[in-house]
Amino acid sequence: MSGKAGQGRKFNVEDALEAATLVFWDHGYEGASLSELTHAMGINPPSLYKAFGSKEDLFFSVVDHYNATHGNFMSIAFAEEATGLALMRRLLLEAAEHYASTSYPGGCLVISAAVTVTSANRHVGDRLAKMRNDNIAAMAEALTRDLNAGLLPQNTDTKAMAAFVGATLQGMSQQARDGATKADLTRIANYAITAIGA
Amino acid sequence: MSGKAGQGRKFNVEDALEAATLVFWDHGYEGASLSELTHAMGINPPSLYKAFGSKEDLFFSVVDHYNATHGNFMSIAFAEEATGLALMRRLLLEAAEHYASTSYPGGCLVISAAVTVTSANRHVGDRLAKMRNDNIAAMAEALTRDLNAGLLPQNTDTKAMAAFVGATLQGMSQQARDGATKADLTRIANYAITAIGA
DNA sequence: ACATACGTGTAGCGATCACTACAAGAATTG
DNA sequence: CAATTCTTGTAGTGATCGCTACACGTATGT
Repeated sequence: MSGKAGQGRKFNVEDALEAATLVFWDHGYEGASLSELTHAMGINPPSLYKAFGSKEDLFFSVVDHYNATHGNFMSIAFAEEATGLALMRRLLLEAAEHYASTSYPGGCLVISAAVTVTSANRHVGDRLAKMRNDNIAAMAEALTRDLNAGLLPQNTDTKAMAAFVGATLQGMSQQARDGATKADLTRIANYAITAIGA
Repeated sequence: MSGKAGQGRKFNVEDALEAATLVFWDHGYEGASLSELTHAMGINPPSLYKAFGSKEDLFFSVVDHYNATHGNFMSIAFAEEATGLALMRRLLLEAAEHYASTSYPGGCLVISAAVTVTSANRHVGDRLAKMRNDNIAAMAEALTRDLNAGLLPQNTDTKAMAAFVGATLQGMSQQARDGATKADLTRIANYAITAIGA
C-alpha cells in the first residue's frame, strides 16, 4: 500500500512555518532564539529539526513562506502589471499598505531580518542581500522593456530608476519598523512615484 | 596635587572606540561579540568594562564617536546649509559618498546596527530608532523654515518631504551594504533631489 | 622607602546558544 | 497479535555569550 509506518507528524507544517515567520520577522534571523521559535511553533526542538533541518534551513523555509503569503503582493504585481512604470507605482503603493500593517511586525522580512549578523552567519545575510538585488534587477528589466517599447525617454537609466525605487521601498520598510503609519508611507511612495513619472 | 595614584590606563580610549566602531558598524550591536570587540580594541574584558561600563554603554559611546567622526557630515551640513532644500540636497549627495566608502563597512551605523534584536535588547533598537526619527524631525523643521520663508509652495507637507528624504537615505545605506557603488548611490540621490525640487 | 590606589591579565562565573542522544509512544504492516 | 517505523518529549551536549573575582604590576602620595 501507499501508507507509511510510524505515528506520523502531530503538528501542521504550514501553521508552524507561519508562527516561525512572525518570530523571525520581529527579531531577525539571529535575534530569534530556538526556544522562542519552538515555543511559538508549539513544538519541541527535535520536531523542529526533524521537519526543517536546522535553524538556517527553517529560516529560508520561512523566507519562502513569507514570499508566498505576506510578501506575495510583489510577485502578483510583477505578474499582473503590463508596464514597468505601472509596476513601480503599484509596488510602492502596496508596500505602503503592507509594511505598516498593525497586525504583523512592520516592514519586509527580506529587507530587515539579516541586516547585521555575526561573522559565522555572514552567508545568511549575503543570501538575503542577493534576493534584494535580484528583485531590483527584475524591476530594472521591466523598466527596460518599457524603454524598448518607447514608453520611457530614450536616455532613461532603468537600472538607476529601479535602484531608486528599491531604495525607497527599503527605506519605507525601516520607517514602518520605526513607527510610520500607512499614511506616512503612502506619502513617501507618492514622492517616489512623482520622481519617476509613474 | 592633581595627580591620581595607580598605574593609569595603558590604552588610548579614542583608538579603542574607533576599533570598536568598526566592529559594531560591520556586525551590528548583537552581532559583535565581546571577544571580537576586545580583540579588535587590543584590550582584555576587564579594561573594557572599567573604561566603558558594559557592552551596551560601549555601543552608545561608539554611536557618539561615530556621529562625531564618520557620520559628522550630517551635523556639519545641518550647521552650514542656509535652507532646508539645500540641506536635503547636500545630505543626499554626501551620504552617497560616505555610505559607499570601500575603506569602511558600508552604510550608516545608526541605520543598520540594530534593525532586529532579541527581546532582551529591544530597548537598544528603540533608542536607535528614536535617533533616526529625531533626525527626520530635524530635517522637517529645516524645511518648515523654508516654507515659512516662502521658499516652498504653501501646500508643501514638510514632514512628508523629510520622511521621503530619510527613507531614501535609509535605502541608500542598505544598498551600500548590499554592494552599491558611490555612482549607484549618487544616481539614487539625484532621483530624490529631483523629486523634492532641490 | 613605604603605603596606597588604580588598571591589568588570567581564569572562570552562570546563563543561554544551537543542537541531539535516547527511549517511550503511536501509528501502520504482516 | 507481534514487528516495524516514525515522531515525540525529556534531558541533556559542548560552545559561546556577556561579564567579573582576584591577585599582580605599576604608578602616585607622603
